[in-house]
Amino acid sequence: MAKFGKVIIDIASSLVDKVFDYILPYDIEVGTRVLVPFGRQVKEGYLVEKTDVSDYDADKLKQIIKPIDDFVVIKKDQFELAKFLKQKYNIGLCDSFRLFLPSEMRTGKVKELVSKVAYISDDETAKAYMANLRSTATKQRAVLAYLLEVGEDKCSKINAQFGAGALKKLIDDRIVLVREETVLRKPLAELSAKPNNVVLTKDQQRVVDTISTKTGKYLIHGVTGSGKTEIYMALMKKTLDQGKTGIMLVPEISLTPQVVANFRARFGDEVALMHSALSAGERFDEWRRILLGKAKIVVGARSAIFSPTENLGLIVIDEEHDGSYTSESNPRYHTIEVAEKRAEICGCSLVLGSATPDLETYHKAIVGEYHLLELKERINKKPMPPLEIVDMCAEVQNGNNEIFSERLKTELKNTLDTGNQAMIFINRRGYASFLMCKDCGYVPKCQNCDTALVYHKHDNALKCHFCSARYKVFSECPECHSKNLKFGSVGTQQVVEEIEKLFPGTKVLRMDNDTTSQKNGHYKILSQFRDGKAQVLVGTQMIVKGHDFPAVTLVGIVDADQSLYQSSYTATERTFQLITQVAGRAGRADLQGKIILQTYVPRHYVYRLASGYDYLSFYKKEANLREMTNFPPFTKIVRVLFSSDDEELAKNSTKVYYDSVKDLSLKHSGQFVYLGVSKSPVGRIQNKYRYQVLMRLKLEESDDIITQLYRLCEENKKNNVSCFVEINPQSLS
DNA sequence: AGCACGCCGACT
DNA sequence: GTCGGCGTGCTC
Repeated sequence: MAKFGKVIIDIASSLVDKVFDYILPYDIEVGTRVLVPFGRQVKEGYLVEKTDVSDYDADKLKQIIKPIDDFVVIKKDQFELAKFLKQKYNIGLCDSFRLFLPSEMRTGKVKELVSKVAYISDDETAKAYMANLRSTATKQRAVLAYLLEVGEDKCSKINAQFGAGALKKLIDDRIVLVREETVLRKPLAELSAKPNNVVLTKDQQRVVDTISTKTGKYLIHGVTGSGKTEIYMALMKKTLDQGKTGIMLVPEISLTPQVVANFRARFGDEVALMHSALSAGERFDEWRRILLGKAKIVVGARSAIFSPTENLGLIVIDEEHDGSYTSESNPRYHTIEVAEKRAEICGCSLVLGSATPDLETYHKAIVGEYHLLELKERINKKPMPPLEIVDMCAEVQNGNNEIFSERLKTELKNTLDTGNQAMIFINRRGYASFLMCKDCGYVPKCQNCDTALVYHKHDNALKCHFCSARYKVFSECPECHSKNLKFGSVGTQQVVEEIEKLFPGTKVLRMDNDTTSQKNGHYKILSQFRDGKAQVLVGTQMIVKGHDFPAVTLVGIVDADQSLYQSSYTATERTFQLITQVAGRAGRADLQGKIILQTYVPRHYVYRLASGYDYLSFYKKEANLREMTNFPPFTKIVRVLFSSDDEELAKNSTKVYYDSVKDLSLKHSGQFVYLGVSKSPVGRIQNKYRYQVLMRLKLEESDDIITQLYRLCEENKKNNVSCFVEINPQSLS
């Protein structure tokens, strides 16, 4: 037996991000969480290695107190991945390890759910006991009779049925015994589609065959409705048949319950669900099922890439272009990057799928890093629904200042008259984006952040979407006291009202961040709509994800330009993706669908190409543009943000950092395409002042330079200033 | 991360 | 004279 154990202490600080040697009291498996004395305290840690020698002073060595769990939490391949995460995202090993555990394990609050089951000790004694019962003891008699009949049942159920007293007496008298059973909670149990043994089309079969012939990285580019889910399931089936496990990532489970339902139907209890909306207990139990090998397929959101699967055989990422695959909070990992590494470590295939692949991914496919597989036809052989572009400038010229164009109004009326359903997509939540004084141009701002407030009609308040602060609505301008206030651009609430005004009696559902905050909120709204409880669904981004609504024949995009105006290099790409995804919602079944897109720039190439569903041309045009202007995927953008409640401190730290990066750029001549320093576009959030250094790097030495940029951050570390590095940021706020 | 040690201001 | 501020440094 090895003498010493190397332990990573579970403290998130770079100062203690190293191994500490301990004496092993007895053999403990590598990868187990352990309790260790640390300084004058007791801390949790991870046993990462066992050795027979230690470089540390023998007389200063302490002993591991005990293992925390009776199972390994960090398996070998996960440890490899953790080391990769550490160097790629500049985080500590313990930060990486934390990604692999359900958070409730560290807080120690969640335990396995035990359910008490009552059963009869001995039928004969029970019968005798029953016979001797007083005639008034009807409840006890009923319980006994019931148990004699069914054998056993959950105590909670018996208590609910017969009242709590009877069972307790029987248990006290040892006539009925109780046994504890651990039950693993099963989330979304109600989601079960009928198992349908679909025969794959030739196209689908071709893709499945190609992927299963050779381990590698694949990109399936398939138009919406080309049946990608069936392909994933077929591939997973093959993986299971080989005795291996699989991870299936979807953008957000709550938005794609159908994928889950399909997997559940096909694979039953072998599927585990992993996403943030699970309750702590549910998540822990699912995690345990994966760890124990009881669940072999994990369906989940981005963090499911860290699942403790044994013998991983396949990773699938559906809708790979989706923004939710990049983590917005620390550690800011890119799920696809992580998946690529995990697939490499496990020697398994990685399959990405999308109707509108991320430009970066498609580029990788073009240069041969991924095998590209195309699905050009929809399952039902139907062409994509016609997409009509409405010029809103012309509408305004014709005197229509309303939200809906005449065209959209007419189509909406037709749809409602024929009893079909419509979806109206709008890219903003709240009633209207902001309140503005028509006379002096005053716009209310958040006191803690440099952002305009958003008006929410429902609770009649102005809200900051950056820090969630609420403010009272005013009826006169605080600056010039004018009562001439107006709302800025349109939000979901206003669209709903407009429809109700235009078509009285129409039932309209709204789906956005405000209406989906409770548990399963998405699911509730979507199923109401699906069940025909409303004719129109108005919503933001979240209505566009892979959902089948057979009765939807009209999709209206109210203000398509919204996403175009975001100051990000991906704005055009996002717009194209959005339109294509939204359009895919119309006419999925037998009914012919139609899309009306309203814009003020009808001649923009993104609309021309999106209306023809011409991804390839869009890719070529956009990729060309990015190459000419030195943007990703031909360069890497790095943004280093400093924030502090002391503005001068933030400003100075940024300046110091900028100067050292400047030195670095001289050493790597020609590698910096751009280097600049400025106040962040949103200069203050939650009273922290924000300054940033922005740069664009050529690809050749970018990995090396980024490592050095991280190093410079560590070196310049100061109190009261926080600093974080972001690669290819999606937004610069 | 915590918890100690250590060196300077306003109090019984 | 001492109690306590939080700056710096270490934890196998």
